[in-house]
Amino acid sequence: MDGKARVPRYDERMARSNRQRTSRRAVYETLRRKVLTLELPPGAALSENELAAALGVSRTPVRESLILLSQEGLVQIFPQVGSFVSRVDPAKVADAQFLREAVELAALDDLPAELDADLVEELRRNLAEQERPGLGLEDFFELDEAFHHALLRLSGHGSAWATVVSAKGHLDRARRLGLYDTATPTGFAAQHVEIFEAVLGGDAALARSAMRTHLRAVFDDVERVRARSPELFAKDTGSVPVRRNVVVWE
Amino acid sequence: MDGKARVPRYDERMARSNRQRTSRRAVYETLRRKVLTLELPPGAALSENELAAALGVSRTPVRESLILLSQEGLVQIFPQVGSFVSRVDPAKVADAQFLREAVELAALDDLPAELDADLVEELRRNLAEQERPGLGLEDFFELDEAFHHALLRLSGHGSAWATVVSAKGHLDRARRLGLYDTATPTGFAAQHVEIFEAVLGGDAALARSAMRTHLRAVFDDVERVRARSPELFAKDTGSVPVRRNVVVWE
DNA sequence: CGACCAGCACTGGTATACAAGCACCGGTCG
DNA sequence: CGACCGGTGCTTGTATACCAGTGCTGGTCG
Repeated sequence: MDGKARVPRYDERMARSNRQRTSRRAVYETLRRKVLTLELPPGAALSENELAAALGVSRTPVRESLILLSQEGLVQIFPQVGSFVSRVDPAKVADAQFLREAVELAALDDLPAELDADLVEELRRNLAEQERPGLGLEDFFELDEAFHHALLRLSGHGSAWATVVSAKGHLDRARRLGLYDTATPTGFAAQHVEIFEAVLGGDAALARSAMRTHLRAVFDDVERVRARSPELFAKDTGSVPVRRNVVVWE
Repeated sequence: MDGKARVPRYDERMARSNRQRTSRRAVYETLRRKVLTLELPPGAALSENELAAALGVSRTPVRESLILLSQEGLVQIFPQVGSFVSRVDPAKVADAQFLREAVELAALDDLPAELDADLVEELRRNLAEQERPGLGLEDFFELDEAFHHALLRLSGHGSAWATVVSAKGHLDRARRLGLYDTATPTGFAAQHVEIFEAVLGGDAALARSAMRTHLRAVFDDVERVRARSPELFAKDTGSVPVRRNVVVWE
């Protein structure tokens, strides 16, 4: 049990197996999507057993996914009690807003003199897509994500996006509420164009200003929604908890 | 199985059970500490079975802890192959540096006109501790963490610290290498004082400048260490992987 | 001697079984 | 009628068993 033991080597070629299609990953992505799209509304009870049965797997991958979501703050786990989709906590939303603003503005300061042509082209196509008539809300969100991510890559900080994504879960849910409410993402698309053109023109100050305005507009939207639908937000006014959230697995 | 089913309610009083002392949490904290202190060096093989036996628990909490550490980027899991302590990836170190700088500088812009007296006092005591003679390196790191965290709280963004902490794992390990190398954290303590006094004086620009200098100094230290001990860093110069790292569980 | 190849030991992924604990329900007692 | 109090069914936490896949090892064959 000593001499012949296989000692795994830390080899770089292992990096190939990055995209593992394990069932944990599938469950995690499914649950995360359902939480962010509000298909699993804030406050909903998540039973490991129910989820496992519904998804056709055992408790293990479900449980591990919940733990990951819990670390992201999208789910809260109370031992021996239950797991729940987190309420939208205004404090956490504000934190996500702060963090996102800090990162995205700082990135604009690091823009290189010579912009990557491929990325610029990608951004251009993205913006064109955003103004396509009849664009669905989910599509817009996808484009919005890609736009901000590409902007970060433009300054060489693309991998910082992952951290932003993880932190802005609460913000995303709140934004989604806001956009479902207003149903007018066209204003945001225009702001995207404004930012992009400032970046292209090399006007860092203008880009910063436009970006800040854009991000703040999103945040203000959240505050407006909160005034209208306080039941989805965490308690800070002594609101009564929702008694039951019906979850339908299609 | 329907009418009498217990439906857990999302109740705020559940928040009391925040500090659960489950064995998963214990294992997670132990492993994280060992990774960050380099007691588990970058590249070390982590066998779920060995860890479980060594820590006196089953594979389950060990496995869940590794998954969490994996999401933080401190551990890499390769299915059917093995789990390893991540090498210090220069790109990730740079990302953490960028994110930290962005957040901490942005926080300085949000300092209120009237500083919280308790926090100021806490910072003052912290700085005094930092200059205590015979201070151990671990103690200094603890004080350093507390200092930066308190500064964030001073601007009302204390909870953003958690995100920074999670993201800067790689940076921490690299910093630790640097400080073990130089063994002169006194310079950093002086920079802390400089930042603090600028904050007290209400000179935001000076505070920003001092903070940037401070954080950059830390980062430069990392680069210096990397030139000296490349084997702990991820490949980018075709370095040969370490074959074996002996792990002693006291 | 070198290339090949089958077996083996170990890996993490998943499924399942058991344990500890909380919350609700309903009967009971004051 | 209200407060108490134990039973009961759920919850998550942990331990264990089994599985598919992978790299090493060592013998074999050209």
